[in-house]
Amino acid sequence: MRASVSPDTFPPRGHEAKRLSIVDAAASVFCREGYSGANIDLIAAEAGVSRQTVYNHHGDKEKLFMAVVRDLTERCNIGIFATIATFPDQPGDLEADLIGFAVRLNQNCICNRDGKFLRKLIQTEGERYPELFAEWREQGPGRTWPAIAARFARLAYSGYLAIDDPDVAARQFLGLVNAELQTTFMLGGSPCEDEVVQSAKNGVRTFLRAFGRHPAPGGIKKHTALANA
Amino acid sequence: MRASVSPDTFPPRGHEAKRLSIVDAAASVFCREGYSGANIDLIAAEAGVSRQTVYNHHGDKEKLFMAVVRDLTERCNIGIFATIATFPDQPGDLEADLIGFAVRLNQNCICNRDGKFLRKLIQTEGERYPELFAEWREQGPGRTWPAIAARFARLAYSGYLAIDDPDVAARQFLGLVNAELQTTFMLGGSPCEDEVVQSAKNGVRTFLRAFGRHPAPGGIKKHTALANA
DNA sequence: GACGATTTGGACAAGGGTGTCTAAATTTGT
DNA sequence: ACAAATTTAGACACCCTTGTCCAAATCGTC
Repeated sequence: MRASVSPDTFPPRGHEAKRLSIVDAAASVFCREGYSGANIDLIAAEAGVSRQTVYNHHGDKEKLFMAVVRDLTERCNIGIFATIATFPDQPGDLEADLIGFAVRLNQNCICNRDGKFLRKLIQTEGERYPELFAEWREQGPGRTWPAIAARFARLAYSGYLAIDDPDVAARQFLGLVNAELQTTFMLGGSPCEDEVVQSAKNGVRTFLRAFGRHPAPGGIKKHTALANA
Repeated sequence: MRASVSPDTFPPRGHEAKRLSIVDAAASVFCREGYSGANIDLIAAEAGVSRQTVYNHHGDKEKLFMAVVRDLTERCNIGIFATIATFPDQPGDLEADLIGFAVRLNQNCICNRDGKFLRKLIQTEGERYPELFAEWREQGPGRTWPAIAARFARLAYSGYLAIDDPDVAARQFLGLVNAELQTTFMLGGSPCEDEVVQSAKNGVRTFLRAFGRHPAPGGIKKHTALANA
């Protein structure tokens, strides 16, 4: 009973499904083979469509590539913001909560299929499409970093952390919890869950050694920060 | 008076010079265009030789690529070990010395021409040549990380730092001092000196907040660590 | 200056990729 | 079931790239 047409697109359903499967296959092939090495026939085969259909939908190898990057950026942003929403603003166990946040960010945004592909595409073809990747920089890091920094600022304002500059702290947090995954990232691989958890644990411990408030053994005394608003 | 022949190579001099200029040009083109997009004619032109000379020296596009990666790995390793030798084992001002070390490592090894090229090649083609990049992993990170960790261990043993695991600390140190350069690295760019210095300063400050020994205002009391040996 | 080795530039075959076109088959909405 | 739109498979022209071959020019050494 899903017969109702979508709001503004004439070709209703199977059309969009094919478009998606083409973009997915293209992402995979562009990452594996590089832009020049990617072969439209192979993309079509991997998407389960004919070559002509690829051209019907995207017109051009370059336009297809653009569509891939835009799709991946958008999908990754959605995942990142969903994960940022789980940031521990009123933590029970700050250390455990920060570790959980770091692990979720890695597993759901950085190491998943979309994140891996987007990262590789940026590394590989970033220099060849300055405008496209300037757009990515604005839409991606330009929006997500401040959002994460704002959460750390709130945590500091509530008395859980001693932070000078929330932007610096946010970048250092990510640098720390990913410190042990760099080599794997370099080679385009995905670290296993154990590695992600271990790196997050070590990173958060160091982060809290630097910025933690060392509460009294009994527990953290809540500040009355919201009384000002 | 440099007329004496080299020990075991028959073609004496101009030969090797051409070999080098080919590898250099190839590194540049492979990075800019990717393996598939790299064009032997372009490499030859950029190296100032004819295409046939490229084939005479390296036989094959793939062999040429291998030679490029091996050359870059070797050159980068030399630079990294030279820089590790400047690690502050008996620091005067620990913070300033660590900042200087981080800046040197970035400027001379990671952000210079060879480092940038090697990084990009690994990111771009790492998955396609598993054995070659396994070799890189052993010869590169496999040798340099322990060397850096050993220096931190020594610093800890001498009482300058409070470190649990030197390997973790070494990775976190690099993660911290590069925390603000990640986006630039992603896009294959080289950060300017100011950015490198700023990131190093912020990173080292956090590192010392986590691991520093907070010496008395007058100065650090030296341990008698060597008496045990 | 002469000799051998290297380099050069140009031509060449073989292969592969992009993008277009067409007519037939299939899917979709009514 | 019908009509319109979409998809398909195949053929095609065009261009680019790799790697080889060869004769002429150049280089380095004696």
